Amino acid sequence: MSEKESSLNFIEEIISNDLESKKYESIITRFPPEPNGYLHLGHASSICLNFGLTKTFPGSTNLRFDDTNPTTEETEYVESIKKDIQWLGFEWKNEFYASDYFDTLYDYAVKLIHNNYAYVCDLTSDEIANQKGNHTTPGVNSPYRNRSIEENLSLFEAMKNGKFEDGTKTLRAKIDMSHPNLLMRDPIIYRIKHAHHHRTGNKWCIYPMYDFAHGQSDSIENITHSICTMEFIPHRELYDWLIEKLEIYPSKQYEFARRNINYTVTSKRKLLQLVNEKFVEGWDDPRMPTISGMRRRGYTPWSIREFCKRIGIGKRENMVDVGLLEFCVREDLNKISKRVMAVLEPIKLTIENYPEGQEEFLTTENNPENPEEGTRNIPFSKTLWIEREDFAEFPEKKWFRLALGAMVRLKSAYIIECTDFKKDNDGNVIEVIAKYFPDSKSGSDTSGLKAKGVIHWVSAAHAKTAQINLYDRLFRVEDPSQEEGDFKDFINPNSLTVIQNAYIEPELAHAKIGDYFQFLRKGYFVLDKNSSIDTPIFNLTVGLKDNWK
RNA sequence: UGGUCGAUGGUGUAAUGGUAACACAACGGUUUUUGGUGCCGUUUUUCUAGGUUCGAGUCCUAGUCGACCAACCA
Repeated sequence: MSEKESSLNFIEEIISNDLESKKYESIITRFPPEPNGYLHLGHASSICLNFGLTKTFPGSTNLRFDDTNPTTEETEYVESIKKDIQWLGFEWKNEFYASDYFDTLYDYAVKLIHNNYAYVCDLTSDEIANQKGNHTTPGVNSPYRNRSIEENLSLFEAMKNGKFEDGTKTLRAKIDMSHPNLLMRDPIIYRIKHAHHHRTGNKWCIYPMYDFAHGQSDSIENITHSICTMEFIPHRELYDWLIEKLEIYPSKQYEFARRNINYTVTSKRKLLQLVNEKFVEGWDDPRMPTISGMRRRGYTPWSIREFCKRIGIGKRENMVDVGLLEFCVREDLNKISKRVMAVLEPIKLTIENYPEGQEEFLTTENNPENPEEGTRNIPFSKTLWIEREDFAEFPEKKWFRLALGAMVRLKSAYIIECTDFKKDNDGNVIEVIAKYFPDSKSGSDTSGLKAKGVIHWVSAAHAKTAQINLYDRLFRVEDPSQEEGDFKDFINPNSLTVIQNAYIEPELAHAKIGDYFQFLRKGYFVLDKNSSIDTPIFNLTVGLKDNWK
């Protein structure tokens, strides 16, 4: 409720005014994806906006698939879109399809023809383009523009009945070929496509264009506020014109700026290329900015909603820092993730004064941010794995970790002091030797010793192995589509680093998909769907902030 | 080189003619058995030029810069 104090974005402002002035008693919005790709971060903004609006204000939101182009649309996409919206935490009032309205839309077209607002045109695609004119010169009328209403009616019906080949005829709105808005120069509203549609099958061989489907679908559903991105601004004039001539419910279109996020691309066309050309594993590759990719990467629904909330809604060009997204997911994961220990790049640590063959179980907290999550016991023994980078042969100043003669605490265990280390013939450190202080045990420390650093570890005899996928940004430049040449030339070659033999504490053998973990001092990780019983695979969601390096 | 929409710290968003603010980032301090988290603090803002007004980020005019618009895509 304190949310109400925060200021409204410009769309909420409009709605708030519409409600106050009693223009509407409640509102209806819609999220209108085309099922020709997976949902991405850009869609998340639109989803949060459209569904969020009807949480803030009285009303409801429909899910409507804009499926008017049978050649690019598939049910696989429909299913993924529904799953992603639900996973994000939203519920639609009705599930609709533009294709549900094909009969109505056909009748609308007939009505337009009846009233002399549309005609069948025999011009080819090229000819129409040539006669359209451009920004500075007006277009010229099609020679078919003055066909009689009767002829148009029978021709349009013949189009519907499959009497013509693809591309040989179109239905065009009769507006004004010298209109300053190019979209108003007799736009095509129906085209012939002998193609199988994912829902209507082979019933139709003519399909309405976007401009003759979207606004009409809005109207049919009594959408009060039809929200889209700014590239549709020029369409609004046509949107209003068609609704007026058709004399149907006057839905209104409002536009906001699409969000751009640095070091990635959010364009279905480009994402499809990455998938088809195998630059990534698929639509749900954890490097993809798709909802499914982010889910697999370990992002939480809350973090994505929070991100959308924080970047807000605007009308200007923008480039949002991906760092904010990472902040949002850390904020959530810090609260909910279970702390565990895993050693990614191991080096052996031998505790010389710990009895050979002895083991003990030490208590450690599951989540210091939430004591209610309790504790668990972890095995400890003479030989441990620790992180290679936690030992320095030549420590820099302010080095808190292990080095010859230095003391550190093994997390939830004992304080140790490094007494020696071994190298192989190539000069690589292969083992660290330390002594431990038995009275420094975590929770009952009477040693009086102080260790500046704390490091994580796993007991060698008890550890399991795992594969770790370390992810980095997909592109090496902030705005790949702004660069000269192919955006794919700017893919980060190190966007994925695979570690085959990491050591994880035994607890992690029970990890399930959907569990969120913090690998202590490293980052947040989730189990990947390609894991097997023998080799669990963990994906890095995002690293912990690191003030050291 | 026509039309449309925009321009507030490094980034995103507020301020609805009346003290330019919030968040992220950056930097410093503090706490800490995660160099994490938390807490405290610091740096950095109204595109330009005119005008209206007691008062302009906000209104007006002109300019500059940016985005979008000539698919039988959505």
